[in-house]
Amino acid sequence: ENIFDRSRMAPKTPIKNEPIDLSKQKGCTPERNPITPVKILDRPQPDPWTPTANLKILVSAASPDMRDREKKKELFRPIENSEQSDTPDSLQYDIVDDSTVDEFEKQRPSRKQKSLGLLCQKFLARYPNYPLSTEKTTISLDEVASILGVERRRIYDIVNVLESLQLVSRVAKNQYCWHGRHNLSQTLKMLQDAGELQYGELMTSQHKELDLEYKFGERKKAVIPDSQDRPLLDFSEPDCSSASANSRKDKSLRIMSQKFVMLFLVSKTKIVTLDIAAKILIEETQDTVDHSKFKTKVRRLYDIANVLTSLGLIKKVHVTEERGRKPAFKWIGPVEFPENTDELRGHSQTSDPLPETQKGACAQYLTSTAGKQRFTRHASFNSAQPCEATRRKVSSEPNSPRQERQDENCSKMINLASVCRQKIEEDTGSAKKSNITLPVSLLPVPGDSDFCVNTLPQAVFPVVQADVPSFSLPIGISSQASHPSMPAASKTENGKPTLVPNQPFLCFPSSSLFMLCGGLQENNLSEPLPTAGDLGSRSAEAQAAVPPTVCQKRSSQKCSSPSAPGDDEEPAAKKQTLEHSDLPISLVVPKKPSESPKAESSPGSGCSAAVHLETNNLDLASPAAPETANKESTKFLDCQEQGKQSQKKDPDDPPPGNEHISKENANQAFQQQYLYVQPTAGLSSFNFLFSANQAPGAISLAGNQLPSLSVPCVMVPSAALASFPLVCSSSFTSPLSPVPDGSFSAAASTNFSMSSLASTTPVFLSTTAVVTPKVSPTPSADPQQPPHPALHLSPVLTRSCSAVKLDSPVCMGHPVTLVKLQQPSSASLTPKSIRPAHHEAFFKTPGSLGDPVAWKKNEGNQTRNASSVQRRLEISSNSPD
DNA sequence: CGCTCCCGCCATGCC
DNA sequence: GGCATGGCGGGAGCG
Repeated sequence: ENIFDRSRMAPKTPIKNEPIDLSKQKGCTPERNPITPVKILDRPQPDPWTPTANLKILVSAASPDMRDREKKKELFRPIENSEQSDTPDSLQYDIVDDSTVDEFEKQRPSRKQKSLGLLCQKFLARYPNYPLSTEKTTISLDEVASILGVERRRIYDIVNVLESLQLVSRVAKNQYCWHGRHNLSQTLKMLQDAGELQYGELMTSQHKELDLEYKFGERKKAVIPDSQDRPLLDFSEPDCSSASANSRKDKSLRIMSQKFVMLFLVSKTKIVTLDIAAKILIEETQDTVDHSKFKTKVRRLYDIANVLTSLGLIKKVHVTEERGRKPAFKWIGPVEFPENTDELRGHSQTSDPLPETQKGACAQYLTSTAGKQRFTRHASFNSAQPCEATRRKVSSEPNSPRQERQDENCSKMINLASVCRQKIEEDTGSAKKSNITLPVSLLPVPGDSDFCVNTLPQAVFPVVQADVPSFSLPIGISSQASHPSMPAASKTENGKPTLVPNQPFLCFPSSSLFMLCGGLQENNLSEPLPTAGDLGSRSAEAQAAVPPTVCQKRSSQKCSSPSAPGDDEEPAAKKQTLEHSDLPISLVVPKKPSESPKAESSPGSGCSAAVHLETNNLDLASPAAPETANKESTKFLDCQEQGKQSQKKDPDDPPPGNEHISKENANQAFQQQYLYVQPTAGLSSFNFLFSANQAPGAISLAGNQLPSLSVPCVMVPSAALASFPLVCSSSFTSPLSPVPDGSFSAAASTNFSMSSLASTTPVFLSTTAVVTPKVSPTPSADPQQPPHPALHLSPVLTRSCSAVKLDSPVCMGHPVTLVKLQQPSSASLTPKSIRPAHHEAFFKTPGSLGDPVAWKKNEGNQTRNASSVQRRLEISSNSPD
């Protein structure tokens, strides 16, 4: 093994020149390698197995004296190796001479040779920029440190920066997973978006980077108090851990790195001076910048800059200002991030084979993300991330595994989310905006919009596009996930186009998902405020729009359940609610009823529509419903738009509840077609479709009675969703619903708990694939449920929104009917079973359910359905079948 | 002399 | 107490 590694490394490393010393060394000992005989590592190394094992052994053997020398030498070794290419290590070591060594020592490498930048290059040389998706490369800190001959501390510096760009992710204690640059563009995109949010305004207006930056600083202070700390991108996981530990500002280096990169991306000139960057960064963090802090910050920036330079993303330059010449860095990396979604799409849409895993991963990520968002992601996380978690555990994560994991997850999630979104968006075209609360905001991709949706004007978050595929996958998912390679292909295949276009319904893929997640978590948390605030604050501040979204969420929640915890907290949301109202309500009719079926069926399309009811909306909706119906078609778009907006907003809010909104029961109204409701804010992504016909009556849920009802159904975009696992209703547990917990939990993977939100809602679904199959099925899902479908709801509804919660089972692919929850038995689908279903994605309620097919037919709504509510989920695309 | 930034102390958290 | 992380800043190398 060792050999293997080395060979890998060595050859590749371009490494630069040898250290000066080397020359001398060589001189001295020409043939031999300079290598000193043994180098002793300070740290005892444990594993013989590891690649470095040999070294370690040797080292141990070595005398103490040697150590020192060796240490020095160590640096060289790598180089040598590379140069030599493969000299057998062992030999070299054996040979060593002291004398040689000494000389070496004397010559000791100059400081430059020990620079972090150089070290980083060596580090990077060891790993492929674009690793095969399948192969997962794990990085052992100890191993790398010993190989590169540096202290572990230095490796942390490198890894933390790389992690901020998602080139690597922490898997466990001392272990990182190398992802390569597959996701780099996505990550950058996300950062850019996030940066725009944060700094953008300023930037835009201005341009001068510097100046801007300064301004930013100021601005930010004002605006974003909270956010400051948070990493822009969550992936890092900023706080995920949050609760537990925010204490250490953790990962400030990571956060700083992200922010630093953001500054470049936002800057027109692409040049950022260190002092400005330092000021900005400090300001965010603190108001007063004291000199010492400034100096420290600058030091850190140098560290980061060195790594970024090694990555080829920036280069050092000097800017001459009035004050004089100042050190600065110029961004030389990619500026546009076209790729975006490809990969994502592919994956998600694909529905394919991979999908599961990927989806799972995505979902997880998403979930986590959502959770993460500031809060804790706990449950979701845990459940969600089985894979990763497992792995990690295995590896034994070191510290706060959870947190870290979470973080990681988060980041991954984020990535995924973004990816998903992108995909979705692309697919859909409309994309939604944002949903995600992620710290980073994702922007919708402008490009496609098949559908209609426009993006928000502001677009608060840009989505990142990119290829995300890799992201998470790698990590969380096991390998497969990675199909990164596929991206393109898949994309195309799956392509957004497919999805969206055909579908009758709208899908909101990603965004919705995201939102959901967020919301859920929040709910769970029940402390929306804070969280929201944080994230939101940033975003919110940045974006005025945001609020609305929040509102929506909240509103829905509120409506639905007063009790819902979340509600309170978010006053703003409430306010916003108003805004929501607009959106929420609108239902759109699916344009294509007929199509819809197809869509659903069609795998590719994946996303189909989802229907959403939102409680809040309900209120509105109910009345509105009719209107909506009419409008529907029009609305479609509108809704979407709204959704987008809302989504945007969401960002601020974290996650909370938006999704819930969906709960709204718009249903009533819609008869015939499905209505599409857009969720306002948070949900944005989710859409619910209801059959118009059915709804009303059948579903009692619907509106009338319950405004709050939440309908459980949600659609998720297929592809996009795929990734996500699911959503759960918050309440599963909850009281109300009888829901079997299991269902959700099963889903676990994703689970969120939305409970709070519960309000209603929710539910969701995700694509099948995404979901984990494993998960347990949602109970209700089934199609056939008993006839009650609606029933439950109603009652529930009545109770209260919150009560309602329906727990929805989540379904992964399938549409699940929430309703069923109550009846666990019936419904639950197993995941697997579901899958197939997914395609269709519809949920029907009891009545309807019968076949999916029927559904399709029904689109029109069938009578049967009428009674029951139908829900459809979309599923993803893919399908398997 | 000032820019860089290496080095490693030491705090924080989790066992 | 030990270990993994990683914040932090002294102070040295270099141009």
